[in-house]
Amino acid sequence: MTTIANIGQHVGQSVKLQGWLYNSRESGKLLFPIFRDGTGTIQGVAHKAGVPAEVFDALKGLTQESSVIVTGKVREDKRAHGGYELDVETVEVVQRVPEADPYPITLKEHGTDFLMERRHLWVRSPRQSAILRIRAEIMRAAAEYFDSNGFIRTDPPILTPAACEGTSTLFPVDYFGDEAFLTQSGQLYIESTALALGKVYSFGPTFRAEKSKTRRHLTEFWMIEPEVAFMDLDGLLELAENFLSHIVQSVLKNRLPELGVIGRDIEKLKAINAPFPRLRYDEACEMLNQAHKDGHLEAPFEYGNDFGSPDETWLSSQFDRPVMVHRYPADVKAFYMEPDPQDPKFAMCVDVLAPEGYGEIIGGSQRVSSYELLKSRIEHHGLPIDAFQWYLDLRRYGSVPHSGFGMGIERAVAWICGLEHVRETIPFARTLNRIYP
RNA sequence: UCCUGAGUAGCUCAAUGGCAGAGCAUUCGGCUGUUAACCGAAGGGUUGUAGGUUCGAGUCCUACCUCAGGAGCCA
Repeated sequence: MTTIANIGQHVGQSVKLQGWLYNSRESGKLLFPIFRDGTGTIQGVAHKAGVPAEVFDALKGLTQESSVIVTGKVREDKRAHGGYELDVETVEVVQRVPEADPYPITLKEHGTDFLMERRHLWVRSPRQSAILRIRAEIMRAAAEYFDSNGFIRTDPPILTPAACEGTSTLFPVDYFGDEAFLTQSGQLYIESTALALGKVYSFGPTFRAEKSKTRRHLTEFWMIEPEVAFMDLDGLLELAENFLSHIVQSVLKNRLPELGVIGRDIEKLKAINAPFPRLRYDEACEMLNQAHKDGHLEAPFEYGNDFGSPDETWLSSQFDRPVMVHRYPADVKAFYMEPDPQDPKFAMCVDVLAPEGYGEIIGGSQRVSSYELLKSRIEHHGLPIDAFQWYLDLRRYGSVPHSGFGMGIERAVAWICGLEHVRETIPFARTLNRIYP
């Protein structure tokens, strides 16, 4: 059995392919069935005079997405899209899609709702398949970066007893009569394993019941989070830029055909190499104020606030590679972030904003290492201190400076693929109004 | 939760308050190099739901439902 992806190694030979009928064009006694097998598509050719009658009859009028096993001779042909054609010799129809109930997704345009209701079929389309292949490469390269740099993968629980951050909305579940929640971040847990193993990362799904309905939000998304003992914010910035560079360059190296299928501008990705530009929060504020004066932003930016979505979009569109904005005001950031020793009004944190207006894909920080400070922060934020005793233990017993970040896989995929919406970056997106299929 | 927009054939969309339309898909016929093939024909409709205004509503008004985009929040 051969695959369409490596059909070029079989020019002049007869090969066997198993797959589906993607589309079919007919011109009298000449048939052009296009097959797909999950690795690509190839056009077949069948002359009525050149194939047995039963082969011609099986292909003539064959319905879209019928499953088939075909044999044929591979031929180079400049007229064909992939450069190769298959002169069909035999065909076995595994299952014929009935005319009375044709495959619903045609090659013409469809609306979002229609496609999302049929996501289980939509993933067959070349564009969606290409995106999922790139997603897989991003996940592989991300894990590879950490695995080959001394990190140990330690995945946190998905069922948790309490809010990790207390801010976002959580999905509650019944845990044998107790209330538990689906995790919204593994960070607190991997701080624990980082102090056990030194350099760790986690990789898994996270859940946020935010009623957000934008092109950047899913209620269930995948996050990869490194956490490193004895690492400060500067070390974290270096880690983030090297990590992202490795991922983008791996995609360019291993998924170039797929980037072509989805029409991604390759030049923009080639520019993604460390080091990345760095901006203090203050400097970013000045840029935003200037942008407002110049009429690029509607709302004036109020110093001291966190950036809004339009702010991030504008900032990130000013650079040809991800920009790392660091040292935000501590008041607008999470309780576990270490204050800047130079000026405790600022937090030792970083947001990495992807270029081309994609906004935040990474958020990270150096963590509070002082027991007393962390305890007062938890109390100040009105969080249940009992639920955080285990977390405070990390500061009781051999506390060290440590840092980590989280990257949302779907946002990274959306950026690297140049997509309009994150719903296409995951096989089955979970959004505010959709949990089917 | 709030703001904005859209619901008409299986799909994508038209239709000044006055006969419900096209392309694609499906069916039938034609075509020996098609590239979302093309050409001819046929079938296909409770215009999201419930009220209201009007001689007359897909179109105007009210409520609701569904979807989409955005804000806040976030990765």
